[in-house]
Amino acid sequence: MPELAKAYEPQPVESKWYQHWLDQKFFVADPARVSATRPAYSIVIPPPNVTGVLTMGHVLNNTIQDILARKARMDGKEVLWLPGTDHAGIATQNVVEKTLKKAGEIKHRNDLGREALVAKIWEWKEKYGGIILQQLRALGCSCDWTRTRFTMDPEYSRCVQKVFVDLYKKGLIYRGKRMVNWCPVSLTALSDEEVIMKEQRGFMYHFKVEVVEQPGTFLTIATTRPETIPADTAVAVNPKDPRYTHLIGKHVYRALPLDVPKEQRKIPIIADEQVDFEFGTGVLKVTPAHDKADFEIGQRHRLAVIDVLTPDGKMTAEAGADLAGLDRFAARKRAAEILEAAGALEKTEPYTNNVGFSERADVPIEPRLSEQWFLKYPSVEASKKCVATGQMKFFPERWAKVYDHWMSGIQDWCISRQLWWGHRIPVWTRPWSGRKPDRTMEGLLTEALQAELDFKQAARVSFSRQPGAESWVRFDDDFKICFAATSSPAEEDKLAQLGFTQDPDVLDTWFSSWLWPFATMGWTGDKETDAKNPTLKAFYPTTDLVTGPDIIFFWVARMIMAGYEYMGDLPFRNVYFTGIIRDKQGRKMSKSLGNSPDPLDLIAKYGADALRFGVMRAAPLGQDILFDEQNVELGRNFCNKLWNACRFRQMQGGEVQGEIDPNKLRSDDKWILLKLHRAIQEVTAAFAEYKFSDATATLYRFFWSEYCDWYVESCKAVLQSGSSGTESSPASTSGDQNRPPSAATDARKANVLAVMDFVLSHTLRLFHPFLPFITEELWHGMGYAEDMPAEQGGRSIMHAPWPKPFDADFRDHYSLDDCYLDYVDGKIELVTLGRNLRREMNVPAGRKVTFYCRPAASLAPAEAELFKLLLNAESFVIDPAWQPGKGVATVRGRLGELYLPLEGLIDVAAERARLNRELE
RNA sequence: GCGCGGUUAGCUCAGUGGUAGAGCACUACCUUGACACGGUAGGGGUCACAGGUUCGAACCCUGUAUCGCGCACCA
Repeated sequence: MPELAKAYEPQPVESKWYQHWLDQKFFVADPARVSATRPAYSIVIPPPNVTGVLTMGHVLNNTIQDILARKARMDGKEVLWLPGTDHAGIATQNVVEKTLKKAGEIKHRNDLGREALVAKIWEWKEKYGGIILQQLRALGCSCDWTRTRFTMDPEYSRCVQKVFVDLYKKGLIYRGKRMVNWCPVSLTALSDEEVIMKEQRGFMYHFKVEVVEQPGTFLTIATTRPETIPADTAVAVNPKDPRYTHLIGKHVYRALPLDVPKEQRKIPIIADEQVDFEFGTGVLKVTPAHDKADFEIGQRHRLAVIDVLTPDGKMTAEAGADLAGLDRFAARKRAAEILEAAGALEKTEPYTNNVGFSERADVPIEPRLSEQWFLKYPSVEASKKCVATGQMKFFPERWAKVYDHWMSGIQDWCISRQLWWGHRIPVWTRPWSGRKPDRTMEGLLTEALQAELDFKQAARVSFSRQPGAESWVRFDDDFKICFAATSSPAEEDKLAQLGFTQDPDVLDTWFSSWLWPFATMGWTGDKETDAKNPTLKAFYPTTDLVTGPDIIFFWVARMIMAGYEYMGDLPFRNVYFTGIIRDKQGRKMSKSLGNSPDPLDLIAKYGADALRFGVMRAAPLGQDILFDEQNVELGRNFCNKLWNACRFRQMQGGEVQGEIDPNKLRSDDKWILLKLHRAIQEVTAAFAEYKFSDATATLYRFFWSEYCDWYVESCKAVLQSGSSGTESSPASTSGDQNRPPSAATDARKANVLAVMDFVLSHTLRLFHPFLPFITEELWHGMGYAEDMPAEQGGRSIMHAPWPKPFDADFRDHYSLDDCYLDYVDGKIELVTLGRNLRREMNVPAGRKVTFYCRPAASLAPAEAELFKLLLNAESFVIDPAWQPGKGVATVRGRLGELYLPLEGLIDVAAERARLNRELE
């Protein structure tokens, strides 16, 4: 066994063991090994964005997953931790477009065109898309890399298409002209979840309009968006508002644009319950084209829709010559100026309101009427129920309420995106004659496919209701367009030949990630095939999901629904929501703020174990984490402590993992075994509740305060007593104890070493999920691996059994009675009191002194040696009859009174003066 | 507006009915044969506020303040 270095150096150790684990295929999950005695444990990684690099958030998230996976392996489970990446539609396309623009390769994506740009993104993905997974290896993550998936893998894309076609068939996916959230920068529709409300300081503009039927009568309207006035098609008041009831049904002249004749600007005054008469002036301008609520009012009153904004947020010609071409924000100012010049602007006051921003592009979104694909969510009830009833558990539990609330008010999901990078919508369209097709399958097919396909193939393409059908045909309301949805590449070709063209849009990136728990396991959608899939059979549903609460709607809720819809079962049993990592000032860590340390730098500086430990120690369940590099330093220091404690044991030599002789156990030995027992109980309980910071705190306390600070020190009294054993002056130790013969001393030492090995080998295992590298190194370095059966995974600590609390037989055998806890605590107290006494009396630390002790009945005389050592005393006399004379400092503990004669130790006069001063 | 979370030592946080805890920072001493990435001792808290329940409250209840987050069509 090579001797351990004085300080722990993580870098060579970490790379060595990670490679070893990979070589040994320790991370590879084998469904064939799953059995009644070897249950499955599975977890799918929240796939990071391919453009991503490792952030502190990833460190937190993936460390937790690794801890869970490693603990499960030690519990004897067959573990699958499935890794992969997400194509992340908008984000990735943005990044690559920007990169290309920066490099001067393009000015606009149209310069390349769709195919070429997508090819570029693929190139980029191949080159950089794996970086983040590589970085997870540095963190020690024990993912089954042989199963790495990407949301745009061919098989995965097939899953996405199949699900789309299936939902289309079920009538849950439909196309419609609706108000959507439009991003004027990314030029795409967004889902409601991709819109972030932000408080914005702006102005409330009050302007007046003249009532047509009553010249000279004006209505004042308050708005934050005067630039949309040209798109107003009505003015609305509350029918119960007495101020305005008499005007309902009359008209006003719209204030803008001025270059349109007044008569053409006549719009009705309508009554609508939705108008809040407490707000503003109680008069609402109705702009159906540019406001979601107004659109609904417009629908109710059959108002015209005038669109005055281009997709990129500029004013159209319809906004009038004054505004046309202006950006929407410039137009806002300009519109106010025009109103003012016309004498219509009554006042402008500062106003703060909430504005929806595009999550990615960080600009205000525009409500915009457009044709999009929508999904009516499937399996909503089952998904709600499984959380409400506790079948699926959320940690912390409070997120269940948030989930339930969202599920209760769930809105259809806009799933189409006007982007190029992603899964293209598998719907093909072709103009249709306008004639309603025959009800019969045959009639439809004949026309649809123009005899290019024979009947059998055609049957599959269209109305076929037999299982395995991969396509579905529909028509728009007036039969002008025929839609064919297909997930079959062969049929795509045929459709193309028949003059069908594919929908240009791609799917929301979450429309692929919501299938992650089963699509990554080789799901095909074919019941028979899937029933035979060993991976799905063994590992679905997964056990735990670890993710941030910020994607509870984006991802978690949707995965639950997809799980029920396509697997008939929940996708995971437990969901652990991490906190958000913030910096010291409490700000969210972000690239733009530059306040996020690079985890790889931290790993290089302190080691991956230190980073893991530091983060876990600072991350209580359910709270945000204020991260500070000091946490990692603490982790590093702890690793070093662990290292040196093992080194101390190693330096004592002797047989490794010897038998513990129950008859030779000292109180301190029993004490540390009891403390270990308690630590195992606490850590195991903490794991059951996912309280990892509690687990680390317990282990930290146990190892540092209990094992190192007391137990190891107590052992020195045995280990340093003379086996080389010649001189020594028993005279100084009191009582009946004679120095035992050398053979007995050696036996006592061996027993202490055996206890140390026992405790250390348990400790290393308890720490392994948190500190995988150093524990593996020490496991082998200390020789503990050699006690493992060879067939157990190459004797890695990864497969060492997770410690269990000691059973009653074990405790009986070693007489581990709780009274030893009290007894040793009494000794600790006495030592502390003694040291305190020295300090208070200003006895120099190096000065050898003599302590006298009048013991309580329970204090064993043999303890004198221990006290002597720990109090750095020349001698420690235990004497029940000792009477203190003058000049003796006294202190009382549970196990007796302690006396320190000061004669000759200190300057009595000076000390008396000091004490008098303190008394005053 | 509704909902959720926080408010405990200088800082970051544990602590769900029984004598206030940890890490860091601070003070003093110590380079003693595991470790200065260390050891020993120490200072430091009306547990946001106000009521209530209880023999007893940081903890349970009610309300207030304050910070943060989420949801919501208030122009």
